[in-house]
Amino acid sequence: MGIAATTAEAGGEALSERQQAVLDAVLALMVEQGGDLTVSDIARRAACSKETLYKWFGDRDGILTAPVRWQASKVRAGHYDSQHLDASALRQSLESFAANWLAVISSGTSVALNRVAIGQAASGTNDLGRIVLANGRFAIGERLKPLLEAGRAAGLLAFDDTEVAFRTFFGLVGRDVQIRLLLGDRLALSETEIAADAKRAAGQFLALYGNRASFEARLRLAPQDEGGLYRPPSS
Amino acid sequence: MGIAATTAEAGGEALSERQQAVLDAVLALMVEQGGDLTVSDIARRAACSKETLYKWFGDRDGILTAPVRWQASKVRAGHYDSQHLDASALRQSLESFAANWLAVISSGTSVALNRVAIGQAASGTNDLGRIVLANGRFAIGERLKPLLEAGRAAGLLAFDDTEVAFRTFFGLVGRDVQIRLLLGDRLALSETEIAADAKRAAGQFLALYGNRASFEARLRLAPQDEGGLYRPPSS
DNA sequence: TGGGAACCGTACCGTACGTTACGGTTCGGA
DNA sequence: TCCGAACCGTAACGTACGGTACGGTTCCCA
Repeated sequence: MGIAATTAEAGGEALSERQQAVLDAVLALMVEQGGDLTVSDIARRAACSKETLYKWFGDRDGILTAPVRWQASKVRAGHYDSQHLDASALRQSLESFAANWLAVISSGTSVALNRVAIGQAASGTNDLGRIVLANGRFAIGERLKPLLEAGRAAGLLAFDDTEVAFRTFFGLVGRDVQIRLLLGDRLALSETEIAADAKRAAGQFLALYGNRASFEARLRLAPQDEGGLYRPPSS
Repeated sequence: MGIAATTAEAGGEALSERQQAVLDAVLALMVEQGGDLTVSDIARRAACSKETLYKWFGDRDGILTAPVRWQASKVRAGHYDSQHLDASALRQSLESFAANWLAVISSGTSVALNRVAIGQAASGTNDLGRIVLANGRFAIGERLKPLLEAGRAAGLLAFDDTEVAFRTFFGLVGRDVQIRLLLGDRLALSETEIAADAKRAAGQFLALYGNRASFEARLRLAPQDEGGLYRPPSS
């Protein structure tokens, strides 16, 4: 930090092709080796000189934080359209959100980036923590809330506080996944597991916030494949 | 790690009074200054010599991990008795679990300890990650599951997989609290906020896993103070 | 009162690593 | 063809910090 960088990441303008390749190398190194990177390691891996690294990113902190900022800038995804929203489309969108989010937080790059940000948050001066939060937790919140409110407007959901509803959804989706991965627990989420988890989370969310009519319909159906819904004791 | 420590933390025997005081100092330093501690810092703060620190804990890694192990060893709490379990007692126990867990993860020491463990998990050799997980996430799981199963045995809860049910509870309680704190978000949870969150989480969990009779009773009541339950549109 | 163990505070050593400097190469434009 | 900018690889510098050594003080016990 400190001294302003010369070229990149200062105003947040576009990075050159080469610079992006370097950041990719840094990221790959973070993923496979952890946070204790030496600048020489990075230079060797990226096949560029240390002088260039310092010229581009200022100092070691800049070199390590650049990939975080860069990845964060790529998170932006398309908003979901809230037209023609019926119960099925709502459920589908919720599942899609959940699956997407699970895929993100369980990816190696996300884990590595969050570790770097947490390490930096520990060392007094924050920045990365705010950036990661803004582009993770809060970004998905701002993207999901319109869907929730559209669902409410369509009479499919019922809640007072959108923030509370979103945080519940967040908890139902993420559960213990992120903290376990951050702490080094092996936890390989396959494509199908993510899909199943997303389905369960969406179902539980709808059970909590769906309107009574649709919920009672689901009660009568008593589906077997979604956790958390009551079914009559089989005994 | 590496070379076995001489006195403390080797077999996990009791630490002397003085040693505990030193670990308290390390912990306090972690909380207020973050993870980038020098051994000299610690020695100055703990008012002891570096020589003693190395003698007791082996090397820098031992010095930093000792307080984590020590705190972890203190987490053990009494099991909840599952006798005389009715709906009210179950709800009370769930709320108690939730409030306790929220208080733990939002405490400064927990945040600092988790940051240290995450930083160490990033640097190849794990250990702390496993310890923190074993004494946090998994310990509470093992303590809560008997309660859940007792509730099921009493006909108050319905679920197939205890693990799935627990993870749902975990998600409903923690939501985004831990990751936000780890990333440096200011998020002061007051006593009353924790109590309210615990109540909401327990209510949502019971709405998902409670049996139909009690759930329908709560539907008719349409309580105002618990998030996530449907109430008829006031319009 | 003497002796030894434990420990504090400080000084010291060696090294790893952040940062800078420099010679050599590539490449695009006049 | 020449020039300069950008960059690579390597070497050099300075320092911070992990780890050790040592003299001085306290305290326990014979």
